[in-house]
Amino acid sequence: MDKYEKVFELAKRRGFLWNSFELYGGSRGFYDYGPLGSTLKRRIEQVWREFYVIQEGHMEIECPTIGIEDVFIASGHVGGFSDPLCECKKCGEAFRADHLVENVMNAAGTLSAEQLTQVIKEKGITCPECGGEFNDAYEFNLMFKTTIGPGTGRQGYLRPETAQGMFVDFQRLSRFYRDKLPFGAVQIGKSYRNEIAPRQGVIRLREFTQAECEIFVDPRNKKHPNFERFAGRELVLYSQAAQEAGEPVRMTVREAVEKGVIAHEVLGYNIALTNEFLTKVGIDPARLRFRQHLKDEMAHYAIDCWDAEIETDRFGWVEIVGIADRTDYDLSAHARVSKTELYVYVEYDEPKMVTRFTVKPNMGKLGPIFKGKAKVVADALKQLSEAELSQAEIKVTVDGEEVTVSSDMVEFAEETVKVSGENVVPHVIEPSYGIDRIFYGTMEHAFEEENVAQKAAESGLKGSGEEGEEGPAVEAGGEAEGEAEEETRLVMRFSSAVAPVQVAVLPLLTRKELSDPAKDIVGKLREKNLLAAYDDSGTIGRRYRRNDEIGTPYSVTVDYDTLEDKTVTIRDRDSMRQVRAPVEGIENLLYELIYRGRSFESAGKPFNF
RNA sequence: GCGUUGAUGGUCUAGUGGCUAUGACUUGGGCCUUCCAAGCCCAAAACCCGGGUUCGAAUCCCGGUCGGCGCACCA
Repeated sequence: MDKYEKVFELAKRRGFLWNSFELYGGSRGFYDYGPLGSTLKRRIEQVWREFYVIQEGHMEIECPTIGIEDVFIASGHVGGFSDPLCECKKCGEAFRADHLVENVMNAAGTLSAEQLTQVIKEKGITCPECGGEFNDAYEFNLMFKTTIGPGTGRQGYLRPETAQGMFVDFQRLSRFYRDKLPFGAVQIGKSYRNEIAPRQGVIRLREFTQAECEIFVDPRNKKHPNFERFAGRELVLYSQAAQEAGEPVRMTVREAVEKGVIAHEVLGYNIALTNEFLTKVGIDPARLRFRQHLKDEMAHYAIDCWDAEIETDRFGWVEIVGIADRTDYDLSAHARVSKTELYVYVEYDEPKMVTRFTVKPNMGKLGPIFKGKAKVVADALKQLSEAELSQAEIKVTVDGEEVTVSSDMVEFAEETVKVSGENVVPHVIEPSYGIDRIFYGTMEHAFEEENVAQKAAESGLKGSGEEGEEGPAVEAGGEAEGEAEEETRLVMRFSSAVAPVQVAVLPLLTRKELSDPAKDIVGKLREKNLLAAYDDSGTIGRRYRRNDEIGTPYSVTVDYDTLEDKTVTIRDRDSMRQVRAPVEGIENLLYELIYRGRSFESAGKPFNF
């Protein structure tokens, strides 16, 4: 069993992830998040909101998951989000039709399926596997189609990314931010891609969750006002150069930007922010790197693009976040298709005096003479140079025919005007997170199997049989010798920022005198908004293991001493150490342990170490 | 989408053309005055779906679905 299998077995058994529609045999590429899974996922998303919405100030919006066709024509998904496929008649193997044709001609990628079919026929291209003939090529679009409204309705698509919502709402957003760059907006939600062959569990889904942020910046100023916050932070960068060398490099953000490894400060800042976020939700920094897209891999309009990648046991390095400078590509595309200019007016620090040549056709005179054509004549006049306009008889060509305009019908002059700003199409910096992959990453990186006896010795637990210890060691080692060595425990070392259960409250025995005070404690924790679970089933040791498996960071145990002196024990998941602390104020103590980074040892008197 | 391989309680697994289908762990109820899996009593729980062969199919055959792997795909 490899780690993926172990993680998935646990995820299934403990209510993190289930195959969707299992009752009916299931369907590929869809997963349900069970009770603990959806809690963990939601908490990851909540941390993301803390980063992007609260700290960075990029407000969240929510757009429909169904989009109308125009949106995806503009985004390029209708035309480009598909692959031409072609199957062998003999062996059934499917190939990318454009790849087959690449060897015999240039620019194969621009051909339609029909053209590709023709080329394949003409050139007699056969199956590389078996030499068989090919069927006609066809486009496989990765978007789910649907119809909006009854009857033939209107063509709609399930969105393949959340980003378009922020672009389409650009004007509204700009107004909301009082037309001042930079500003950003985020969206967390479902996206859909009709993958040909979803695989690898939750790594490639047909319905998945994205958290995307679009930051609109002035193209002329990609410095970040808060750059110093992360400038000294060291990142593992697998740059283009590093990839050629085959070895990632460690570099501070400042150094990377100064050396031009990362294109500019805004990008550098956002890569560092991603690093911060991923670490916070429990991605192991030793299994995290930032890989720069290679030149041929990057979209043609992008200036620079970096993927956060995590190392997984079965799949190797997996992309979980993409951070790109997409320039003005998206806004310009939507401007073109919607025929609406999308820009922000940026005022200069100082108004500029600009000298320019202006042409003012006199419409009062042009109108009566040229009637309906007056407008095009005027427009043509505006294109002329000073020399051309200086003639007594000005000649312009309109609709292929030459017309003559007398000089009194147009005025022109070189004039100096005050310009206080200009229209700018912002560039977009886009951090795009695949939440499901991050979810799996936190599970795999949190997953650990450890030898209990060894761990107990390390933590100095009483009776753990550690060498050099006196009396008790002998006593405890006696009964379980040898076999106890084999005992392993499964621990999910979730960061307490995301653990789906934060505190377990356990009466030592299932007896009313213990369970009543335990239930009171659960109530107090819940009032403090902590996710607390009550569990009285099975022996205490079994319950500790159960909570280790679901990654509960702290367990509170009520015993008979509680009834005497009003104290309980708090157990730390990772070290298995326990301290004794008063019931009074226990909710505040746990809150500090979980959210304020209070050290466990300071929480009470050592109990078992 | 092609090929290959698999599918038995919640999980992992044994198994054979034949009566009420293993086992372990888990789970639930109870016992237990004391802190790290396997204590005691009791209980619940499974042959992926459809068709065929057969007196009889969980077992053999075909198809489907789902999972693993390889190829292809992954804006």
